[in-house]
Amino acid sequence: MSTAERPVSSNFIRTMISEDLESGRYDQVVTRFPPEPNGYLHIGHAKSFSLNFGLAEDFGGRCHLRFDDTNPVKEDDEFVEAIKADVRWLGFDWGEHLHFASDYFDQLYAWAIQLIKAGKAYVDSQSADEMRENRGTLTQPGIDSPYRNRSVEENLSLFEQMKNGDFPDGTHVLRARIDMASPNINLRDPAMYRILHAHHHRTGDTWCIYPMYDFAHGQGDSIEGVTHSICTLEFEDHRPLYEWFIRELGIFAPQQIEFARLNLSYTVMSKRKLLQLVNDQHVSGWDDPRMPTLVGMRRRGYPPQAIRTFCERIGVGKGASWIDLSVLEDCVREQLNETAFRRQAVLNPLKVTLTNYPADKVEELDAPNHPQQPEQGTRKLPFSAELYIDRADFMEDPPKKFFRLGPDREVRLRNGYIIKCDEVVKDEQGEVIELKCSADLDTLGKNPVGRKVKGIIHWVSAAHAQKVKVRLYDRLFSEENPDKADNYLTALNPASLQETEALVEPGLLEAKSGETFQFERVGYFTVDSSDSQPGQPVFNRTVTLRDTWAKMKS
RNA sequence: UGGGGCAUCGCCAAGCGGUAAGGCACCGGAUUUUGAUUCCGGCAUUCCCAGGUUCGAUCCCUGGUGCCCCAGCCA
Repeated sequence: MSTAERPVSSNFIRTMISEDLESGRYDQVVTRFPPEPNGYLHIGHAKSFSLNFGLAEDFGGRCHLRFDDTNPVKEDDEFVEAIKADVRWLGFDWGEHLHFASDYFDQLYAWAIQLIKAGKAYVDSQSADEMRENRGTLTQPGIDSPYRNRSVEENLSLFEQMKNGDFPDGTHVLRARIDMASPNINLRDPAMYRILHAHHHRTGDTWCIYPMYDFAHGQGDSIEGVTHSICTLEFEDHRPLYEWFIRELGIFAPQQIEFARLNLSYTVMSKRKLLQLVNDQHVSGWDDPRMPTLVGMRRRGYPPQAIRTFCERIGVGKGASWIDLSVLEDCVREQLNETAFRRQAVLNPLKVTLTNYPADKVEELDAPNHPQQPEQGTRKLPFSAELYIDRADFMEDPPKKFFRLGPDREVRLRNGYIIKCDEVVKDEQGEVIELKCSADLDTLGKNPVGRKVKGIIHWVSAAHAQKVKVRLYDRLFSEENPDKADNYLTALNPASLQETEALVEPGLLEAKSGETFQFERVGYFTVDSSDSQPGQPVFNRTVTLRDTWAKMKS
């Protein structure tokens, strides 16, 4: 897609970048997406990396993928690979620029020494508790550490001992020597390095001290020549620190820009909570189709283009925004409407017998794969005297605006004949179990003269229909903002997954994993990638169709 | 009565002193063998509030109000 055909709505980041280019502050645009490999990516991350890769593309620059792997106890290679796959799935390419903060550990260590020598960093030997107590509060300044004025030589040798593994975890920390009375808490001598005798997924046991985010992120950006370091709002308070390190080190200065993270209704986005949903088995895993993770959405059948459309549509700003889940679902429908082949499937079957159609006759009706795209061809639909329709398409005592089937009413069978309901058969409990209908055999592919039949319903031939497993997914939470509840788990939607069966047209048995179809008048369904067997597809409902009739009723 | 941010239609979001873009939602109407899709039309005399500057303010100034973030040896 070229910039010309994409309607690019302006935003404050674009404006800042343009100004930086015009002023000559930077002569190119380099951005980066910097996840920590400690979990799976979710839709919020997609907003971030769509922004970063999109900006780079629009300005003719590049976007790096950098893993901020500075905390070995939480990170794993499994996540590195999963994150790469997710970014690629959305169609973005970092080219040669796959980087890791851990690639810079040597450089970072050298820079730490440089700051010690300049009297800008010191080894503190207070406990974590003492440090917290002496940091002060939001309204009171902190107190200098008793170790704050150690000599450069002592700091140097202590720091080297830290690096050599002479101390256990938590005994010492390297701190930037800034200002314990700063109104910005991030500037009250922030930690630069901590002792962590932990195995790192890439550097192994080479290190037992690891840089903090604040001492690694900006420098990583600088090393890579990142011009615009785009992050979320909570890092706004870190920007002065980001700039302090860059300035003291005298290295290339990127511009940090913050934007508001995505909030989606009826879902939670925090990694901790998503992890708990998985661990406590409220969902089947990170890729459960109800999860807001990209792996979950992929399995749910959300097309990557829909997620990109969503990210563009919601825009980017600095005000905390809440996007309704329906916006995402509309992007999914929009995309799937274009690409999904149409099929017929009945979820709640009600038997229909055509009394004037030969009992042993079978017709092969032609049905388009996509009515708006005739070039997509047709498939054959077996038709016979015994059919199933959906129970919701029949009402014994229909209200005014109902134009489906009822006693003595006519309805069009999708891709087939017009039928009329002559008799309603009930069981002892009075429940409708069968409809006896007559077909107007002169209505295949044409409308009858003199009367209009407005209702159209879908169906399957009883003798030919195949039974498949179907999973109907709904929003994971029933509260708009689950975090508002005392415990977000109480907001879980008990009906978020409904497992059932459907009767589908025979061709659907050969559907391949990952393929998505529109079950006409029902919704979009995708073949589950994990639980389907050859010839035995399991269908996940990706999203329902818009239903103005349902809306009218309520 | 610490610091940093944000306030424009139901939800997002342009706008950068010259008289309120756009998208989604919504409401009409048309087409339709999916009550889907598509297509037309409608949808902020007003920009959190109150003052001020100006010929002119959503944009500048002053003072309020509301909301978000920060006290990890997490990122």
